Amino acid sequence: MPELPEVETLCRQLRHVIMGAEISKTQIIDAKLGTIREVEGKQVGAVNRHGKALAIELERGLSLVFHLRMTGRLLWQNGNGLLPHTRLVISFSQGRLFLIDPRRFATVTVHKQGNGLPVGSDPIEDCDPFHLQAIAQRSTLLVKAFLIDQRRIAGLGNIYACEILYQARIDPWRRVHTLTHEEWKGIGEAAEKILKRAIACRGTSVSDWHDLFGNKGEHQDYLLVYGREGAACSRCGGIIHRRKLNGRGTYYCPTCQNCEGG
DNA sequence: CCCTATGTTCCCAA
DNA sequence: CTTGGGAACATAGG
Repeated sequence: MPELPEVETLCRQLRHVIMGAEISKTQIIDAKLGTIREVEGKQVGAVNRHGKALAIELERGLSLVFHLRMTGRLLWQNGNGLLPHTRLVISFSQGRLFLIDPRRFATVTVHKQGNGLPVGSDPIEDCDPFHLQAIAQRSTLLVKAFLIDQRRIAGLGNIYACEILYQARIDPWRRVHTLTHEEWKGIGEAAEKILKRAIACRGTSVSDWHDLFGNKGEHQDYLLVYGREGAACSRCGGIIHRRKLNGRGTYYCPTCQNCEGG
């Protein structure tokens, strides 16, 4: 279930494996994905990510855009045989790219111009506190809901939003327009630090995330709040809490993050 | 049976 | 127009 660092991991690994290669064949296993036309015989010119979307860019402006949603995975295979829950196979001369997705929420689309990647500022490219504060100015959203809103900032999901707010010592229930410039600076710095470390660790494997080659990431060893309800806060020794915010499980330290009412 | 789940989109109400 | 809630999508695991 990939967020920005996981998709970035796939993006970098895919570049090494398929840059310049030609798609020899595509096989849709799950018809729910729809059809993929005109990509066979095309060469891969670039692999890019924006937010949680991944684009394999081909000749003549064509691109294949993947969104893995909750349980989608991309896996590179040299051998034969289908793995369970395989939805799509893209073959190259040197191997095959599998889209595997038990829950079948993942999507693949073909774009004829542009790379079809979504909008929203990228938290890796743009952690500038002035920018963050500017786009938050007229919003009444709770800060955590704001951080995971893909139209505003593309790429953060529940795990990294919890970690970033903990690191920046911000109450997830704060309204975004009340945050000071210092607080946005803290959020920007925390985001950059956490996302870069997570990418270096090839993502967070708390349940089923595996990289392009089937290996687990290592960033789960660095989580300070996510999934740690009832455990001791590494900073103050207090208890990590979990409460729902807009329907999403939210982990936080009431003491370090100055939450009202604990 | 119950509940949970790292995501997105749609409908509806305030 | 913005926001939040709920459902839907479909499956696995505790």
